[in-house]
Amino acid sequence: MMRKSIKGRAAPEDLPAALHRLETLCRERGQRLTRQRRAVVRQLLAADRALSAYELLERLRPEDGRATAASIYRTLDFLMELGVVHRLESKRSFILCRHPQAPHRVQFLICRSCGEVIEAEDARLAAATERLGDRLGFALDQRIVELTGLCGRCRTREAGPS
Amino acid sequence: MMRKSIKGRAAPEDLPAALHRLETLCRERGQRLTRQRRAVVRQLLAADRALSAYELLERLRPEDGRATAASIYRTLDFLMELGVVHRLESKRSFILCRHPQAPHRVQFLICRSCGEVIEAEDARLAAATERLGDRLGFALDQRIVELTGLCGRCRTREAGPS
DNA sequence: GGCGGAATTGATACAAAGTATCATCAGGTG
DNA sequence: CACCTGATGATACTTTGTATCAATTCCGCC
Repeated sequence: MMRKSIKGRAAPEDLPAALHRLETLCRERGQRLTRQRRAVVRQLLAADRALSAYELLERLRPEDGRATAASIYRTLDFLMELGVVHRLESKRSFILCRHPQAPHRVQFLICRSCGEVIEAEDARLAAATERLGDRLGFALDQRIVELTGLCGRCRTREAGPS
Repeated sequence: MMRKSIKGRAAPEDLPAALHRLETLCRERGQRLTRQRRAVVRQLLAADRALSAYELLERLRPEDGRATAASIYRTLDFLMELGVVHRLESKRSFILCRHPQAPHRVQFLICRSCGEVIEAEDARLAAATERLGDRLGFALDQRIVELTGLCGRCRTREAGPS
């Protein structure tokens, strides 16, 4: 039992769960659930890493030879609006949200060696960003926190060669 | 006396100070101080806002008709390495560093209405990012914090029209 | 002040990322 | 199952960023 999630952090949703969430959100907001929206979620889940819009496009080609960059970007915009997809600004790429449950203030940790992306939800860090916004009189509507470095595994691997 | 810096936040350096800093840093590191490097610093200071690489290129044209995108990007990379220029990932643009004194963990607040960019240096927020990195086993080498919203002035302006 | 040579820039071409426009198609309501 | 609005397709284009190699320039040294 429980073969996934070896890593100790949030287990990825499986495909039915992800699609069901998408469907629910679309209904709630009276938005259409289209073939392409489902396909993008499916591919991002299958990739299990951040993909650029054009990488995503390539992966959609086998099942939908007529997809174009323009529509991929529209679909990604839509999914980001729903909160189902996040954009990694520093990598110009997109990743499936790992905290499906609620609205959230997330932070990303990105390993520059293996490319792993961890989506964190650190309350203290989130609170600190809000305070800073307040202090400087800003009404924030977007908080980008992307921390890049070496993940634990890559760190030991890079240190370790004899 | 003291006519600049009406805004109550860090006064921008003047041009001689900025160029002098650039010169010092180049000497210290045995790097060349070139015409283009000076010109980029001068234009970013004059703009007093974030510029895209191509905006910068246009502004360099009058004084250097042969500058190209490639060399602008190389120069910007160099200046970022020195810590003299920062890149705003979420705006794909570049801005002069406002905290010349030392190595730093900065955060940006960006007004989506007027485009103003404030470079903050909030110790608590910085500490929270470090803790998060530690907690997840990351050796961080880059911290991107970009908070977007409405600045105080734009907020009152947008609220206020009769 | 001029020389030498590595570092920087110039020129060119190209790749990658993202957007605008308008015609066509399809999701979901009745 | 027809309708019609919102989504996608097709196409062309803009913006952003990089690779390569030749020409130039900075700067330590004499």
